[in-house]
Amino acid sequence: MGKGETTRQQIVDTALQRASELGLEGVTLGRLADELQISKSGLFAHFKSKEALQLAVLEEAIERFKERVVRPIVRQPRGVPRVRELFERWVAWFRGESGGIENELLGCPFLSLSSEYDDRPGAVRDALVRCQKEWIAAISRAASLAVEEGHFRTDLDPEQFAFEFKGIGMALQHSAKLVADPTAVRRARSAFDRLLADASASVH
Amino acid sequence: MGKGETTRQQIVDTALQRASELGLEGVTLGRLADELQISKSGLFAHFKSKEALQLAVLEEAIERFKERVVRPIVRQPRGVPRVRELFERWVAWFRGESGGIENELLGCPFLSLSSEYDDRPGAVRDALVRCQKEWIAAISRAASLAVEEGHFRTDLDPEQFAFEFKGIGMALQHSAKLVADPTAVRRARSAFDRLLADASASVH
DNA sequence: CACAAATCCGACCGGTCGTGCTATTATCAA
DNA sequence: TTGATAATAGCACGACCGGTCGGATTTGTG
Repeated sequence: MGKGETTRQQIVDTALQRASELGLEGVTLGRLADELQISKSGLFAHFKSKEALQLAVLEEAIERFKERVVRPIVRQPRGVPRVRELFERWVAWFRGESGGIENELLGCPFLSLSSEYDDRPGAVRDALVRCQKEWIAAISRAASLAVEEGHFRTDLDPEQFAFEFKGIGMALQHSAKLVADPTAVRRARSAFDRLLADASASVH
Repeated sequence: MGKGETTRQQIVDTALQRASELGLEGVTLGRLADELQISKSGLFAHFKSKEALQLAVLEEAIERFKERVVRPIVRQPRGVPRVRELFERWVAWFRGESGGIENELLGCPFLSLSSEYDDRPGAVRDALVRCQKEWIAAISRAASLAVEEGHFRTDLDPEQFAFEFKGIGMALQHSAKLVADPTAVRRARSAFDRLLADASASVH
């Protein structure tokens, strides 16, 4: 029962790549099949519908995201180091799977999908909303721990922190991908440092 | 020569509405014609191609944006008041043309288009990039004036300010439209206040 | 090797896409 | 009112869309 699973994985892999560029709706069964050098019907046989494929792609992206940016941060001590790690891993995530030798960013698929589905109801949107909520919850949690550790001021609102954290990443994607600003990553780090400084407990 | 121009304007108007929800690529000539109750070919006769229609829609959006958020700010005194006005008008712009009685946001079409075209080369993308550069330049300029007025610290980087300014708006769109967070606007204002406070010249 | 199950293919369906071409209707100056 | 012209409709096209189906091929297994 290995072959089918392998092909299915290849389909999802390639679809995820293309979806990062063209959006999930923009990925077409025919073109996807061509690229994989299999027939359209052969491809389709692995999914009950296009929406099922889209969901599979999204789940794959979620899994990779958790594996590459969310889960590893627990190796860092709670508080500022862990928050820093979360941010750095997020920035690294923008470079794509292979790390990306160039300093050009591929961007975060979830941010693209967020625009694509913010007005398009359906199962894909629901799954996306769910994972985005989890993501900001993860940021909040890290910030919350930083408060507990005494690194952040006690009156800090972790969700507000998460809001601004998210904004920096979105601005990064915008500057890097659309405007092609080479200083985007530096600007993002700089903004993050300011966010950290402002959140930090004042040292008397 | 009035009739044709009127129809053309209606087409662009409606197309802009739909494009805010479905993206520019998602707007289809057939559906657009149906909604306007004219024939597809009758609609098409007003534009040489679909791309020309897309460009016309984009130009229309740009014109409205300049009229509703960029140009009016000069009525405010230079410095912090003008920067504030720019932000508030931007937030108001998120509510759509008519002001939007509800506290739900319609979102900024340019942010949607930015994701849609950040990987799709062509004339539309070029025009979009141009206007987005102008937008961040406008923010930078306002910040720059605030430095000159002595409201902002002299070592402030106006482009860095614009970067973070932009990030707040993007986070706002994300929170409001996708996650449907009712506190999004409050969070955005709060983030903006923090940005302002940090940029302000220290009062001794 | 044999055979059943898993996998994949080619042909095809009804629709819709953007886009031309031609004919018809509406508009407006003379 | 007429006639030139602008505006719109009708229709057809090739391409591609998501999706179906029956049969061919490959695969793992005994």
